[in-house]
Amino acid sequence: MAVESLPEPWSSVSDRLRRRGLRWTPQRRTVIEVLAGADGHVTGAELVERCRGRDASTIPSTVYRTLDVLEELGLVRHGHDANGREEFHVLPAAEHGHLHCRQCGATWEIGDERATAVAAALRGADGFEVDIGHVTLVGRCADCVARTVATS
Amino acid sequence: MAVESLPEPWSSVSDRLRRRGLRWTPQRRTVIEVLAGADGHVTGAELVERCRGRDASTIPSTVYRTLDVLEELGLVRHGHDANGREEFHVLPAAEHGHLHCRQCGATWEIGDERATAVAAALRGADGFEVDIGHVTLVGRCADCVARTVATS
DNA sequence: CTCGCTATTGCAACGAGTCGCAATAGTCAC
DNA sequence: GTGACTATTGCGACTCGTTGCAATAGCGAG
Ligand SMILES: [Mn+2]
Ligand SMILES: [Mn+2]
Ligand SMILES: [Zn+2]
Ligand SMILES: [Zn+2]
Repeated sequence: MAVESLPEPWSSVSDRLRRRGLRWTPQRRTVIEVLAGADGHVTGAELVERCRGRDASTIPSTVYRTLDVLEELGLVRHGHDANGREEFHVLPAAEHGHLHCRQCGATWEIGDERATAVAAALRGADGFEVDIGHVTLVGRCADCVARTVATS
Repeated sequence: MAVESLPEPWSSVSDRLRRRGLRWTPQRRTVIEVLAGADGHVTGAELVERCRGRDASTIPSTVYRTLDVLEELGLVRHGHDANGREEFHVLPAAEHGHLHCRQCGATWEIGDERATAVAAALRGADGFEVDIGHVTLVGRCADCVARTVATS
């Protein structure tokens, strides 16, 4: 699929790059095509793998560097999973965080009201504006907590 | 410094290990001595480096595996810094989280009431019990937020 | 179309961990 | 003390990224 025929904001990436004095290269085109076909979250390694599917000569460092510039353009945002590994949120997606239960291993998205409440709690006294989507919060889900209490 | 002369809980580690059918080895002794001399946070790499200072033949995988068993004993807890890299909290230290400002690069500890408020916000509807100390929350500090508003 | 500037690439080395496996060495029972 | 059982170690390979550097190749100007 040609980049020009992709939906916004992907189709205008080449122009946005050139306007900044940056360049439109075949390698970046590959990354864009892969991102346009991804939805929600993708890990860095997955992205590299998918790029290699389209172009076997894909080099990891080039992909990661491209992701860096796309993040500056606001087209993706990176975060970290429960183990600290990178994952990319493909935009425009609603801002959201993740919770992970270390006992049962489940990971799920945090609801919007919940995210707002957390942000408010952190803003509290010192005015810190948290980027709730950057990390995966770890803990135990209600079911696992209940199960443990019952057992002990 | 001999392990036996270290303060609790370090001096009893050998016994606690043996009671579980685990073993007391020179390599583990080295890690314990280093941990007893550390306070607050240490990254995994730092720990390996310090162990190498006492015993040049220290192997990284052995140190990391030792940290795993010490975490099971509750003597250390690992978390992740703003870049997802591991850091270890040496116990017994008060439970606490970290905030990091991506604009000015500062990192600081989160106050106790603040941590409680965040935990409450997350517990909210679905009963998730967050381990606030596991990750470093990223965002912008009040100063940087104010500075940006003024500029724009 | 050609040229020159410099952003970007490929590559190779490195950093932070993790994992499987064969050899080693604690521990406990006698 | 000796021996056996098996937890642990060392090692090498591998994953996920990051970085410096020299060669390549976009892009805008003429
Ligand atoms: Mn973790
Ligand atoms: Mn990050
Ligand atoms: Zn759970
Ligand atoms: Zn700041």
